[in-house]
Amino acid sequence: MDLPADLNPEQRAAVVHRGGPLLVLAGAGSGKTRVIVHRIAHLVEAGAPPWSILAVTFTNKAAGEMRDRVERLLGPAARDVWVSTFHSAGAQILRREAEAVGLTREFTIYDEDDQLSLAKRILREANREADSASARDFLAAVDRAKNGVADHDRTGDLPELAERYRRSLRAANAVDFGDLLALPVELFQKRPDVLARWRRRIDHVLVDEFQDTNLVQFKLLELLAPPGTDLCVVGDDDQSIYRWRGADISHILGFERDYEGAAVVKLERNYRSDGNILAAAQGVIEKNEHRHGKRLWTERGPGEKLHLLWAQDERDEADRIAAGLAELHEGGLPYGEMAVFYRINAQSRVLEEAMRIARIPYVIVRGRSFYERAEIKDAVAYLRLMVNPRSDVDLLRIVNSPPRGLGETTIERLSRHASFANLCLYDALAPQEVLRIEGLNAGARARLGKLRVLLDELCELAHTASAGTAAEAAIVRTGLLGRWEAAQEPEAVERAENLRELVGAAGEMDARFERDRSEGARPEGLPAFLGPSEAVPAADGVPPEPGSDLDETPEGGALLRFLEEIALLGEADGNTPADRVSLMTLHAAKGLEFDAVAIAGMEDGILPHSRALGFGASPEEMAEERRLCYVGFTRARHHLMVSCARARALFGDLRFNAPSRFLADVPAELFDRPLPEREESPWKRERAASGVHVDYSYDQSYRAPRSFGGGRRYPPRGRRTMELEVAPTVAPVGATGMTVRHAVFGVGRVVAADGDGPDAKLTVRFPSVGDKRIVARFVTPV
DNA sequence: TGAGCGTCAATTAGC
DNA sequence: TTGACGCTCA
Repeated sequence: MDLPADLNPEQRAAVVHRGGPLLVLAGAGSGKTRVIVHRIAHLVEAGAPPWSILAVTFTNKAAGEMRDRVERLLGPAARDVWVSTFHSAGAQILRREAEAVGLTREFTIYDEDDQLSLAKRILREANREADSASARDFLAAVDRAKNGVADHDRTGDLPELAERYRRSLRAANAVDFGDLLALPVELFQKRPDVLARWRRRIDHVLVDEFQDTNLVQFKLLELLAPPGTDLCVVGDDDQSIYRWRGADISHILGFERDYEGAAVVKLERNYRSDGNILAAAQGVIEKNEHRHGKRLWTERGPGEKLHLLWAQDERDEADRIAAGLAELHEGGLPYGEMAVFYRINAQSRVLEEAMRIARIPYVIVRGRSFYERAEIKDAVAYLRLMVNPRSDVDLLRIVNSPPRGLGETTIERLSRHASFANLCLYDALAPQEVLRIEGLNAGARARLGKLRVLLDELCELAHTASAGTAAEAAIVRTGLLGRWEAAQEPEAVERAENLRELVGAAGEMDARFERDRSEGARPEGLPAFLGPSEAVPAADGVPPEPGSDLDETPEGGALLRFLEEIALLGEADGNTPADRVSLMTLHAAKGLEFDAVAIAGMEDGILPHSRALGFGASPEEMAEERRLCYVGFTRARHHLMVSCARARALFGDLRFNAPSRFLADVPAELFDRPLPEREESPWKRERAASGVHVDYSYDQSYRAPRSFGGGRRYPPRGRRTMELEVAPTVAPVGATGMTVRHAVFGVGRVVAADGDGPDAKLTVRFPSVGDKRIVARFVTPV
């Protein structure tokens, strides 16, 4: 039971606390994961059976990391700890309790696209607008309802439509992401006996990123770990940035109220950032009102000051950021240790261009992409049908993919017949049913019949074949692969390669499945697809033996698991071998850290986003923007660049944004230069001069939110010639004697020039650092 | 069926 | 400005 000597007193307290709910307020960089991992190990070493521990996170990445680290501490015993994402935990509960909620174990998990296409169909059948926007609105409302958020719906028939949506899902033996959590909660509430089984199994619950929990997740926790259970939640109210997708910061703020007698441990010692960076972050965050209140501290020195970049426009900004990063690289810092953050994705394009021009290797960090490709989704749709032929969304996806002469009208007739006869589409494809479909010609009938034969062959396979074989069949027998192999274009070649890669991935799953089976181990936490539901928790209060629920279902096990992994897992994460600068949104930055960080667009209207500034904006929105800024700052270990642009072209408008109000909350002495004055926009000046009343709530071209009447555009179109006012991005420097500014070294004088144009090598004399050889493009004339 | 064109909208994004 | 989407025409 020895704890590592280098745990600090608070970390230690969090690890060893027993006997009641525990809230760990873990500041950025305070060693949070370490605490969770050691707490788990400590529990096991103190005699808790590993399978009685549930640790929940939000992302697969976090879960994977936690699992690895627990395994490093505990060895093989760690395999029995149930480390899982919320959704994956929900899915596993549902697989076991499927019958109780009207599903079979083979249920399909619908992703956003699937949901969208189902929603469109529901709306269409109800003679409502069925475009994407309406479908999205509809789904959002359904989701809010699932989240227990009361909705004063304007349409009146939302409940009925929502019910139809729900019924369609069930008829398809499918659930959406929301169901993965909502259905277990519903089930547990209705069936205390079922809940009791699960409760008996789980004695210790740990939750990571608790500030991000939404209502359903909170309810699930309340059910599985009611007051009195050993519940440990870890999080940081200052890093709550997902309000907009349902996260409720009051869960972490009110934890001591909800769980009476909860102990609270604050982890405030930061092991990541230099002092100045922490001080800047502190200055920003302490302006927020409702917080537990932490003050990060470090034993490190102050380190560098924050580099403040004041650019002419967004391209200039990108160039200067690139220059700053290149400079750090010259100083020996690998590109892999650097990152550029931005508030909105639209900012990334310019940044990418600047990186390319400056020949800086970069990656855009975003979620999944492989499984979003059309050809992969097609193949996966076949695979899902093999396991669950009732999934209409999947059938509709592949009915004419690859093209087999089943056009819109035929599909329409088929669907109509199916819904009339109350059948799923697969059943409607049965020979006797096809005969009954009205209005079909003989050719169409034959083609439908052929599709059914194909599907039957495939389904047959699913029961006997490995995941690899099934995937192979799904791309070969269907003609998916052939369709792209036949073509020459590079795109077709790529698609074919992707399809083969999918087969490869399925093969890997087979290997893993076999390995787990032969070792008798639980595959990554609780076994997802093994055994009847009764086998999970013992019925009589005796803790189940580890492995007691390993009676396997031989057929389709690996394929089911493969499909679940595809549904719940993002891109195969983890491998970022290349030495590249990471470009990402501030949201994507949470949880990461870099030696050097640049944040682009530190302007009112960008960060904080204009939505948080406009009329109807709530103070909570502004508070969240502030937290987002805080998250960005606290990612940096040693170098932090923040930049704003005088003018910014965005969405076809040119805006003149004031420097972010958050910058004003950073003590001025932490910057390497004074904050720029807030400038009046030329339009405002011009219009005021011409006697037009000007009253903008803030100084930029402001577009009112749609719901507030019309979206009037300031300034009127035609004002774009303003762009001419902006200094050229790539400076025409070259002449010796010229005064120039460099992003890192400031202002200096060109003392020698080698060549000309943006690639010229200049020798610039800076008062601060002396002579530097610098490529001309990294410098602007003053 | 798919290429081409006009319209419209535009944070953030995990499972 | 980009991009997504729906509609039209060959």
